[in-house]
Amino acid sequence: MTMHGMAIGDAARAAGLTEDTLRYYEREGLVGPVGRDSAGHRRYADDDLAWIGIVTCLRDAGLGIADLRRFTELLRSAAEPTERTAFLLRRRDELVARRDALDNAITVLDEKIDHYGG
Amino acid sequence: MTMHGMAIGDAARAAGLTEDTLRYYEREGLVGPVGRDSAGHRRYADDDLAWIGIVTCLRDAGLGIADLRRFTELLRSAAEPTERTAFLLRRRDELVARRDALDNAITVLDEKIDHYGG
DNA sequence: GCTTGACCTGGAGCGCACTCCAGCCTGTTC
DNA sequence: GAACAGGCTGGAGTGCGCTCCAGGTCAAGC
Repeated sequence: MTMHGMAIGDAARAAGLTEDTLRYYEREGLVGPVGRDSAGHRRYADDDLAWIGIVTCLRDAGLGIADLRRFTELLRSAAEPTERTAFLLRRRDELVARRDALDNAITVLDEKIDHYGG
Repeated sequence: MTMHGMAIGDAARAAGLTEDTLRYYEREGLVGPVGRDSAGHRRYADDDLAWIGIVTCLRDAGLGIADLRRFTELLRSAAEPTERTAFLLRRRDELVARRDALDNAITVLDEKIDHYGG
């Protein structure tokens, strides 16, 4: 009989993270709490995996653990819509600023590559 | 009589870094070695400040200290042009990848903002 | 000549985001 | 029923990029 959801090893492979990172994210409140089977082992549902995908995407963009915990709380609870939107817009602004910094840096590298006959 | 170059305090203010960070960058070979006055105090020339600007720009984009040390070595020495160009192109690719990750994340945030009636 | 302020060095400490590990439990396989 | 794979917890350790500090030098102002 097939059990519901994925074991942590499979979830980690699917998400491109380690098992330790997945447990760490759960401890920190970025994910879950994830359901358990009769042996106390985690079982990741499709929803969990989808959410882990979002968290990973934002993490890759440089959002910190504390921001992601807040993000998770705000989207899970029926929090003040105003507060939620304000938070999301602030994070968005940060990411846009970071993208601008990246564009600057790429330009600098291009100049150097150019100058040295890349 | 005016001394050549800026003292570390002024350089730090000009660069938007702390004095400790400037000394750290020098220890790590990202900057300088910076000239000294008769008292052994650092004096930052215009060239130093311009270089610090480049380093800061790349640092803000997320390049690590080891990469920046290598960058500094390669641009200072008359290194293999091939090696130098290859290095610069690899870093460039990394930054472009990071920008793509940022674009993804911004899209995710936009969806959430949208969904919650931002 | 004494205080003040800016700077020096070498080295310890810190926050973040993992990462690893000991010691334990459980379900399966032979 | 012994061995093994895979998972569990709590807590310690790691690497990075600073950041802070003790203890000292030096020049200028009073």
